[in-house]
Amino acid sequence: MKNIQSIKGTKDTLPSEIHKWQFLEDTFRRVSTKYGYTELRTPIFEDSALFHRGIGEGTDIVNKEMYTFIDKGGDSVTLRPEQTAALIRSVVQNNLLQLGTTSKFWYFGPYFRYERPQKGRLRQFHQYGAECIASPFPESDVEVILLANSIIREIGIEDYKLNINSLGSENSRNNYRDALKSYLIENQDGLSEDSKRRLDINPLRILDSKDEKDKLIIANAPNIIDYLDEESKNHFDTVINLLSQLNVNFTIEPKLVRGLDYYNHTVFEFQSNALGSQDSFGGGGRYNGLIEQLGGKPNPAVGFAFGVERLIIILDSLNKLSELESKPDFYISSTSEKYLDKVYFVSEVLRKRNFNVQNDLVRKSVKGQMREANKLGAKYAVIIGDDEIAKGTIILKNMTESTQVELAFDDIEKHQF
RNA sequence: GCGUCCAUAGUUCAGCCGGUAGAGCAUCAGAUUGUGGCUCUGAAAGUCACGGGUUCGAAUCCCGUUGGACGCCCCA
Repeated sequence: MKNIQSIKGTKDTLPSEIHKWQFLEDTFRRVSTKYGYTELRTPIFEDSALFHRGIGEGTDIVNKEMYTFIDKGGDSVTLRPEQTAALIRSVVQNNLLQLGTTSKFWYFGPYFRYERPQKGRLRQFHQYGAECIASPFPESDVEVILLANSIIREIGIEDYKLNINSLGSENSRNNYRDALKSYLIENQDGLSEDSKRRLDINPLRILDSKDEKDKLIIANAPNIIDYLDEESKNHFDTVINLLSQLNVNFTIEPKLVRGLDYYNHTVFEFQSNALGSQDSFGGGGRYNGLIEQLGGKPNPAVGFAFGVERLIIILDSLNKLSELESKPDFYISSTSEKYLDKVYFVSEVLRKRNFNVQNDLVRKSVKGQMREANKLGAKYAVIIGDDEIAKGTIILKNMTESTQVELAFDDIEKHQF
């Protein structure tokens, strides 16, 4: 008989790991708030058409990675593979955009992509991200990058790289794609099989290829920066000038393209060498056309997302987050189950005074209870036995100093520990 | 979707050329009977991932399935 186990590519977050998640989630909320972003949560699943329209038919996410089901009503629904499209859907549907100002949101949650698991890649994974909607100006690109950077620093990651590039307006992006494509077609004999296939589907992606043969050809490929039109160039220049003035470290990486169809103008990516093959732990960019594409009024926007599992891999490699053990303040023990009422009375009194209190639930001997108190790291053990009951007292044992005193039962409510 | 390696007690692993399982740590219990940490003694714990095959006999060989690790594709 087959044992039931968790679905391939999914993971339990165990008590020994949970402190990392709680720390990250706290940081996400705190730092996002400092930048004036508010949290928005959308359902885990959506109309499949949302992602087809929003992410793009040419992407692998839509083509082979979506968890899509037909529900009992015959509708096609999909577990969200990313947040941006769904967030925009919500913003449009709920009329959250105010005329003449930006709307800024952050999110955190699980996402789903049907892929072969490997380092830093799961079928259910988590992202934190932020979206700044309704400013076409480069300073909003910068703000979003500052927010991302600030989160990275606050969680304690210092060794990483920020790569940045511009795809330009739709127009200049198309011009560049044509130029690149004809260059690659001229040289296609030297390209890898994968890249030959990519020529038609998404030639920009060839720039990212890890294949050595491809790299040789790519080295002499046309540079996207040369194809930016005037406005795109100004936008990009302002972004990088501002970042420089603010002492943000970055590298202009003309070969950086992002996989999602909706990006234009600024794109960026955060890299760490703690990650193995999937070395990017976050990425984002501007998507000026998406909102209109999803049925809203035309509105520019820029955003980014982090892969939270990847952040945790980096933090683990730094050994930064040791477990914050929640040790009990008290362990209340007794010599007999006759005194259970006293044990729980004392426990509840102490809990009302805001102490963490634990008890023996398997009726161990006093020695066993003391062992457990020690193992749990309790500061104090309380012992209630025949003698104490007779005298109306308890024994208060200080576990770190190995000293003990006798306390009147009534003192528990007011004794200064 | 493709490739390589892997799957034995709670855990980390040993078990080489086939003869029905072992260690460290962890757990639990004792060490002149109401008290922890050290030490000592003992105990419990595995249908050797699942299914099939070869064999007198398989954890050990073969096939399949499931899952894991890493890589390709792609992405966070």
